[in-house]
Amino acid sequence: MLTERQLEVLLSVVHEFIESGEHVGSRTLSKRYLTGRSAATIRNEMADLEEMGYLVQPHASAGRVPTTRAYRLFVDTVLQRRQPGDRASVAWVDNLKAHRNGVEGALTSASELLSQLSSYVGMAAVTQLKQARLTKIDFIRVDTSHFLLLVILEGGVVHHRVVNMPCDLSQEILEDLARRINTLSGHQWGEVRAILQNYIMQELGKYADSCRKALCELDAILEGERTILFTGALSNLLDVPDFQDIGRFRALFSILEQEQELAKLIRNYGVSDGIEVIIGEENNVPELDNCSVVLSSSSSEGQQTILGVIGPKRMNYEKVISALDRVLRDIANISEDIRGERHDVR
Amino acid sequence: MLTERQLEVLLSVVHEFIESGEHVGSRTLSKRYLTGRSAATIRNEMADLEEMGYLVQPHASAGRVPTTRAYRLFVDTVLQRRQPGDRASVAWVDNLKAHRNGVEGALTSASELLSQLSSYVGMAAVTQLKQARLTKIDFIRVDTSHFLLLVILEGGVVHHRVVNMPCDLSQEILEDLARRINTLSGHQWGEVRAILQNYIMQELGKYADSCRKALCELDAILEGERTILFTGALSNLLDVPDFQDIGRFRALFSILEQEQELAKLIRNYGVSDGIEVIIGEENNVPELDNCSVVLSSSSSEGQQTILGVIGPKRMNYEKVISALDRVLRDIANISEDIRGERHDVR
DNA sequence: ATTTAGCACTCAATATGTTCGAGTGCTAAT
DNA sequence: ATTAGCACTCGAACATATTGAGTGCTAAAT
Repeated sequence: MLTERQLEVLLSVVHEFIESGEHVGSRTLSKRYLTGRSAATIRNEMADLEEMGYLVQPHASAGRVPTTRAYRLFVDTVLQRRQPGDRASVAWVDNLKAHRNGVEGALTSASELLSQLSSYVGMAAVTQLKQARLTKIDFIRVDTSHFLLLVILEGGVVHHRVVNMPCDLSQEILEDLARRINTLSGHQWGEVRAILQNYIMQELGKYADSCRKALCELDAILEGERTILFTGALSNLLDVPDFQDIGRFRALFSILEQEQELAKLIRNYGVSDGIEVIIGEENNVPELDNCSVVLSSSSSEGQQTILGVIGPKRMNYEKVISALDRVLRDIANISEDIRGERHDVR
Repeated sequence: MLTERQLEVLLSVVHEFIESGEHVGSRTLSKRYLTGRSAATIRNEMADLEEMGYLVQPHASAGRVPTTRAYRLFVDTVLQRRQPGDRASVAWVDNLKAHRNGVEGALTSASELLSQLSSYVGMAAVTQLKQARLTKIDFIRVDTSHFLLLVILEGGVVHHRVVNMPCDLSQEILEDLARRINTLSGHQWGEVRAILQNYIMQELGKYADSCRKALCELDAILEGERTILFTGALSNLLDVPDFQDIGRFRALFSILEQEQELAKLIRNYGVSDGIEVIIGEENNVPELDNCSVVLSSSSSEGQQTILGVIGPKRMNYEKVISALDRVLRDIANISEDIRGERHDVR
């Protein structure tokens, strides 16, 4: 559909626009990209590309600016050209569990590293799926009417919550309960729950009500599609020219501040295995029209994990993609790091 | 030192400037505040106030703007006029422990409420002092060479960290260790630590090294003046006219993003009992010259807790102070709420 | 001895006009 | 098919009024 040369012109426009942020004119292209052809020739090509919906003019006597469609083509080209060797192993999520600071620690540093390498905003999320395996549950009395509910999942993810306990269960009963549950360590929450419910019905007659309440809280922790998000270095955004305009900055910021919105966005896309790029309006969140999101996800039994970068639509896609590749590779190598670490006593 | 009328003029300037953000001229004051006096009279007073360092002119033919000194006077006046009944009970920190979501939950909602009421940024912090009392410690194996260190302090504050464990301690030893420590529940960390060290030396000969390492991690968690900070609703700042200028916003934002800086600032001031206001340069952090901080702190045995609001120097001090008063009062009433809650089964 | 009206003066903010140059589309020559 | 040339467009940048809110000072009024 596009001739060889049209493609070349188009990619050049995108490239130049990403670098300079200014609309690109035919002369610039003729001098810097397609040195063989004159400005007039390129002008004709650009007019055609505009007709096809790849370019637009901000005003009549201005150069061209790429549309989302153009970015799409550009990004797909970049993704195709990517070294196959760069492709990280598919299920990197399992490796995370081996990280010295647990899944949470690993994701925090991953998001920080992503921010640093990309100079935009790195993010990392874990979605706790229903099949998460239990490591340990504990109930700890805080005062006469409250206790702390503590759940540790495989991989070292810790959830805790204080719950109100209307009736007085003795500490012994709590301990007994915890002990029973913990014999089921390593099983999925679904199984544990069933057994637990049985036990409550049969043996805890008069405490059944309060136990059921606690069970609900547990469900809330585990069944809820609870997504933990880490976003790093928001201040990076203040250096991005596109966000010097306070209005645009606010739009992005308001989304980043309410995790739920972000989580919703991410959840829709975290399906495929490689690297996925969502450009501008493609994300269906009006506030993020000027933004692009680069994502990579992986899932294993209990959890789905997502790493990504969010930045302006006019972002340096090559840089971001290679940053993500790099982090994925690092994660793939974690198990080796750990082996090395044993010799390194601090 | 100031005549009655000078004071009136000065407070009017501050009031008007806080409202409008524009430099205030004599005519405005004559019409809106001191209707009895003419503009010329007020002009003379203002000239005097400028000489005394309470007002400045941004440029020769402009109205006056209050200096930090003027704000100080204004704020002190507001604080004095405050209803004595508004003054919350001094040691509200103890009440926090009774909150249904534990200290952390309480502080999160407090900071959110503060943000909402003040329309600036609310914050809440706990400083873990060395005398914190222990509720429970646990060690949980994550994989062959790592375990999760879990510390629960009085009041339901939970700390956890994954540590690398070079040698293989059996789960039994870990459990035994935890059991021993937990008999000391309710004691201060200092005491626990001493006993623990003794035990390690005497009974755990061959594992001493790895245990000592774990002990260090525990120290890091507990001894470090670890301050947990919660800041709410940063996006509020984007509505504040003073921060429409991206430079000013960035200055504040960079501080808020690195908790340590903020913690340092807070720590210096969290001594007195009532409400304290730090205006502009008084905070000694150059980035925050355009900002003011309103703080209230309370401490009890193990922890010091601080609530506050940070916003522009030109903030609505009355509003912020009453917001803080309101939240303090709410906290004072928590124990009653809890009593009420028992009837409310969800 | 205050207070106030009046006047000349200052200066940021706003509006208005001018120039400049990068960029386009079109046409005619290559 | 390509390109040089030309007229035209329009934003950005700069220069130049215009406006108005505000001051300080002085002299008259209270």
